[in-house]
Amino acid sequence: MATSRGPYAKGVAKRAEILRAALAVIARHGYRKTSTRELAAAAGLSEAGMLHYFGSKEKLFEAVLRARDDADRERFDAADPIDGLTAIAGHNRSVPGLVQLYSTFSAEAGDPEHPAHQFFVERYAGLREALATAVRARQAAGTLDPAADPETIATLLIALSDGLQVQTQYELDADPADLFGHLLDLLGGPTRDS
Amino acid sequence: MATSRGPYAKGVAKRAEILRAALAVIARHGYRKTSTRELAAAAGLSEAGMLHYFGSKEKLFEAVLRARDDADRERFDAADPIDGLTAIAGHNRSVPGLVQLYSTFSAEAGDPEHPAHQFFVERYAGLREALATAVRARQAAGTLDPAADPETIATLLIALSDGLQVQTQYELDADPADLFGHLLDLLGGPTRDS
DNA sequence: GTCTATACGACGATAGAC
DNA sequence: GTCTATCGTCGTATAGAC
Repeated sequence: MATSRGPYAKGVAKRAEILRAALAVIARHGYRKTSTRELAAAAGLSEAGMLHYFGSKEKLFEAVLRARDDADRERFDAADPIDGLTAIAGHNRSVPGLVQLYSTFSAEAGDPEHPAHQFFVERYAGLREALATAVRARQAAGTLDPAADPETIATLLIALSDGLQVQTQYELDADPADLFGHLLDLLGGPTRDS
Repeated sequence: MATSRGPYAKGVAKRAEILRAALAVIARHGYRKTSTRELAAAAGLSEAGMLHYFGSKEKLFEAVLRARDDADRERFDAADPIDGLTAIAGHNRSVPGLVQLYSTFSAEAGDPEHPAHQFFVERYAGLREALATAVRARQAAGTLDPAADPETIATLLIALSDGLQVQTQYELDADPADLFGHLLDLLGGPTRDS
């Protein structure tokens, strides 16, 4: 029942502590060379002790990404999800390890057998819906070309966000947030002739 | 000297044969669960025998991606690289395993220490240049908004391509090639008012 | 140069004691 | 709830046969 003093309070706190330690390690080592041994050591537990809380390495990483989504939502809960996406794109430059975890994990979980596959299916569906709604709002406000299909633009914005997170790792000098701005201008923003 | 009958002819042929076998395995198993043991068995060699040709698992995967790029260039050497990118996006639906290899590998090679990092640095730089040139050509022909910055559009098209390859794995019903078309229309294609 | 056999350390995960 | 011990698999280095 109670979450702060009930029988599971310790477990919940420990989970959060493991996640925090995992985040620090991932931020430093990225995703590629981060092992369960290392994560366990950082959290002050044995491997088996840590896996008791998360079941597997993959579930732990999924939890890390859920925590990141929650934090981003809290930090950038702009009225307009499109602005939120742009703000997150800017913020991501300061957490390269997390970005690499996200890019790699979302790519490899494309396999339907992957334990985190369903997580991404739902995440993408939710994002597409929220962004499509935001597109419709901009069209109603006259700041986005009414000829554009909202679902298409939503899919496109997500692809742009994901793709930039990969490309940023390879000597890209452009600022991702600027790229979003440029695209939105071209899609019929306030600067459009009329 | 000679490549077809010289002293290294056998080695060259063997390399190609290993690559072909690797492609088949990857197409079936994707990237995640493909081990060097499996790849060696598929090619009819011991692991050490295979590594004699490619040095490491990562170099082998890099070679597979180089081979894919070459094949794509040959199949879709459109006069306009933008059309080529669109055509490849459509073709990719038929090779999901390769797409997953590309997405995962390009994400994890973001680490500057990764053996394939430089490969992707050069690949992205070359792609950006070719696409920026194509954008300028379209602008000169009047089929693309002259207000768009060519380098920005190039970066954006690559991000879109990469992002769609990830998103396609998650119950996306839209056709990637259509998305390219839609975006290009919005960017000031023939349908633009004037 | 081409290839096999063997071996090693690190990995993710499990079983079962406490 | 947490540990120790152990497992099977992974990528790869080495030695040496052909």
